[in-house]
Amino acid sequence: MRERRVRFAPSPTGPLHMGGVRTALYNYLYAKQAGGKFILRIEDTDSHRFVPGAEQYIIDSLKWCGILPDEGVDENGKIVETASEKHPHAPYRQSQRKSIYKQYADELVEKGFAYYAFDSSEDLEAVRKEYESRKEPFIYNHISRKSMKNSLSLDAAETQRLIETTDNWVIRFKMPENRIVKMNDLIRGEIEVNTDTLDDKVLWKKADQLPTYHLANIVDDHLMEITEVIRGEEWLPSLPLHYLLYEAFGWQDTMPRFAHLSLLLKPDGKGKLSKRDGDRLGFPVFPLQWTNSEGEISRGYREDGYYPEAFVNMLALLGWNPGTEQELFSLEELTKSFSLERVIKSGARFNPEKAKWFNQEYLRKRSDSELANEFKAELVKSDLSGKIGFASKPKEVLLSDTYLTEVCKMLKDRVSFIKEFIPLSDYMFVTPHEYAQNVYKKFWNENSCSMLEKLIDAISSNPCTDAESIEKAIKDTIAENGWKMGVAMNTVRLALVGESKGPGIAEIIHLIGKEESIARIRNLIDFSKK
RNA sequence: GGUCCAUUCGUCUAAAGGUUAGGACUCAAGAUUUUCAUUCUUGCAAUAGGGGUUCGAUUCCCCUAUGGACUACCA
Repeated sequence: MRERRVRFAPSPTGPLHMGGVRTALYNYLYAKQAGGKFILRIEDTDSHRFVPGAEQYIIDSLKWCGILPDEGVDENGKIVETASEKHPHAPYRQSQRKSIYKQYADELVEKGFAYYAFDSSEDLEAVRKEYESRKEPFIYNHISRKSMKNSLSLDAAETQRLIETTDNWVIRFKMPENRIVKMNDLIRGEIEVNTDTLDDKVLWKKADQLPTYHLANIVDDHLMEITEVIRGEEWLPSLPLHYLLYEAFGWQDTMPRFAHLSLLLKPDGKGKLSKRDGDRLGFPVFPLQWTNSEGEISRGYREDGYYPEAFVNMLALLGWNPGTEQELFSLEELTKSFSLERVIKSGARFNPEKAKWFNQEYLRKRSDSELANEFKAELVKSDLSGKIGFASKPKEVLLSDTYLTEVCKMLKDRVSFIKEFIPLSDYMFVTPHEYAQNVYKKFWNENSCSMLEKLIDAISSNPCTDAESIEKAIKDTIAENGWKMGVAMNTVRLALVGESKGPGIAEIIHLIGKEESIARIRNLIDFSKK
């Protein structure tokens, strides 16, 4: 039994999409479950599409999610370039493996599985146009290759001359004629394709001395001893080619098993989830915030306030489920429960609402003091920061662990994200000076002033050491005077909060303190007299 | 156009031939409450259509429809 080795092999052409993170996650879970290795390999054979920063973005994103590669990335978060015991297959960046691919392409030519093609891109374009005008699809295959410019249609001397004197040629795979390729996919089962529908894919390009994806991918998977290839559904159509390449090299015995994951779909409408959907519907499609070369910012789950555990949990359940009703999983639990057999075949439509729900669940799992710490970090960088503090409690007191923990304890059931604490708790840090008009109109009447005066008396004669006794004092006063509970309470609430929201009145008074509470009630009385 | 893949409540999904087709998110109603929330209870809501196979199909097969991917000297 070989050691289980899987890889995540993204192309550094931009920020890693959440669908890509899911692919990486499934690879990771699959490897870890069997105590195998999860490898990161950068597939940058297309220099034209290279985007600076994208590689680091991929590494940082995986790190944030806790999906750490065993191989390919060093402890400093850099792609490994030289071989060592831990990273025996370095370099892990295909552009730096350039020199190893040519011999494999040559080998295929020698064995008759590939050939040289000299058609210029203009030639190819012209042929495609011609076919298109006849409404026929152009496939570079056993039929059309005879009329194209290649080592199969040209004589040996001319072929040799062109190889030596030109440098725009390529090596193409010689797709066999009329053969049924039988394949197996770990998620989808048996798949059959006739080779007549496939074309002679380019494997290697003289112009930039680099292989294309197909060759580099197969060679590297072989060299890196990959046992399972878990990748996106977009690769399913090239699976026959990949099978045939393993066969041509004679590597069938160690050919990895394949699993193709379905795509993540738009929350609404048709098609796969794209960056634009996030902008349009207001949710992130990337794990981390990304700024492109034009300075456009794409939001990230991290910056939007998601916990990585929630993000990972949500992603894991988008296309996989354990067969039980459990929905909340830590990364360790996922590692134990995950199985490719239970991965869903059909595309999963992404639901931003459910993503929020996951975050809420994780937020509630945190202790009040953990939340307090996270809340403090948000609070000090918010607009509120400069205004925090009131007469009886200066800023230091309000930002103390004790005070913030109390605030979080009172409010944690009302939020899905830490940043939501701020608009919900502003009155706990700043004295309100504006009052919601509709609330004022609804509850204020000619008796309000005297009512509030009596309540001030009740509060000031109470020690205010616990919320229960404050509550009792207020309710007793209300009962003694025969006021309506709702009116009295809401009027006090208006004074303390400025609007109609928040936890119990007594809890608020206990938190902000007797002095501040009385001051706020006086403020409202003064306000009514203006 | 061609090839391949897919199709259960609005969404994520369970039921690997026999269930009143289950759960979660969303939404709605009710209860609790001084407010806003929370919480609890209840409700709405699905096997794409048509043929087979079978005593019996959500489940197996075929056709159609729909959706998706691919069809580059991109990955």
